[in-house]
Amino acid sequence: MTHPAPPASLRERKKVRTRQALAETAAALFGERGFDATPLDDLLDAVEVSRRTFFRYYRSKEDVALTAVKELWSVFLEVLAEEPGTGPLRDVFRDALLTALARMDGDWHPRFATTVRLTADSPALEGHSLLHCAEVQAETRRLLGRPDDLELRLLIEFCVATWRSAVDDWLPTCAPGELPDHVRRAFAAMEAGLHLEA
Amino acid sequence: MTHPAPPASLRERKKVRTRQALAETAAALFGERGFDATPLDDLLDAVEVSRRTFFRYYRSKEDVALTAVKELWSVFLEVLAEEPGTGPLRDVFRDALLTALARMDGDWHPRFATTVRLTADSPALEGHSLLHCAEVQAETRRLLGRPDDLELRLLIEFCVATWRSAVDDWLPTCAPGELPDHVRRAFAAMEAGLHLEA
DNA sequence: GAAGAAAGTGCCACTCAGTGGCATTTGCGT
DNA sequence: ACGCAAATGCCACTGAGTGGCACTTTCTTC
Repeated sequence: MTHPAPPASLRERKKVRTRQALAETAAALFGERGFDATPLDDLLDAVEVSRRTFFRYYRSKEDVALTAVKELWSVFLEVLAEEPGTGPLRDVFRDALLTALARMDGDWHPRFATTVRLTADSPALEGHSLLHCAEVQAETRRLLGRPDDLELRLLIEFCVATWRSAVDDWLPTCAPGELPDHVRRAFAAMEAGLHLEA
Repeated sequence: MTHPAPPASLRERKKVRTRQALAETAAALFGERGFDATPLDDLLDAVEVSRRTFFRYYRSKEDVALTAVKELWSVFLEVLAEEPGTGPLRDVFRDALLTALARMDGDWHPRFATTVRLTADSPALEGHSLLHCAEVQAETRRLLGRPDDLELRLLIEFCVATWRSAVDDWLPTCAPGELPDHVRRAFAAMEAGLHLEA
């Protein structure tokens, strides 16, 4: 089971519904009016949840806005954990990324596109996004059992940077099916990039 | 002249002094009590500057805390601009970094060490630091005249990531003269990192 | 060197994110 | 049905950052 079975408990189901409602409404509201221009209270009113409750679900305003991104990386770590993979590690990471991408359901894609656009013009979001990438990198190193290996650390940094570059190239169009191509192109350019001459 | 000559105007001199006082006192205060645990007002009281004035000098509390880091990157961009360099670009970047490092005066080193330590245990600072790296990267691409070249973008991402890894390795000791060695080691490990096998 | 322009500063009141405490409700098990 | 624990809501608070306006300091010009 990739996703945990829907929990029987009513209490749990309500929690999940609230979480989703917050994330989805956040994407919609922020997408319309912009992240910085939308006070958190507007989101709380829309979802009819008190300030205090919100902060029991999400750590910050940025946190809820980045839900789609965090979902992707979470799946990425799952994929990496379940199939160790062999051969060049950067191919392993690229493929894990592509697999994770393929696993996201149709509902996810527009939310992700919205999030990426938001991130592009809100430094606060960009900062939190970079911070989250750093956490994922640390988690990946731990997963591979060599958290202190310099070369491994560099490789992971490179791969995440490559991913971000791919997303950046994809950003202007945000065409639904084209992200994997951008990812493949970017990863294919790593070697040449590293050996660029002035 | 690498640094602009001391401005004749009294007005300008006072501004510079206030800026420095804020940066230095910030490093001292934050270094003692921690970044998150030190309210901005404590800094303002210490320097005897009003809240309003502070925000005319620095954009945020994080901004003033990261002064030492920003100084380094600023010198890095200067170095890069004045000597285009030839050969493998990653060597050019590494050497520009080392040159910038060598140009910093003795006063800078302890402030930088403090800043790095602060950054390591304050997510807010880490986020702003990563954000600043991203700005420097964009500026570097612009400087080289190819802001949209994917391979160049990747190379710059890789180099900055490598720098950050080097600083991270240096962090536990923070031994004054050892940073350049860590930088050289990290850059030397790029190739092997990219070709790691699972 | 005095007068006025311009830049810099301080104070006050405001918005908004995030937190702690405590009472209240709501779903859960017996 | 009852009691327990979890979840929620409400209130008041801190702390960062901003806008407006009055006041002081420096620069300029005559």
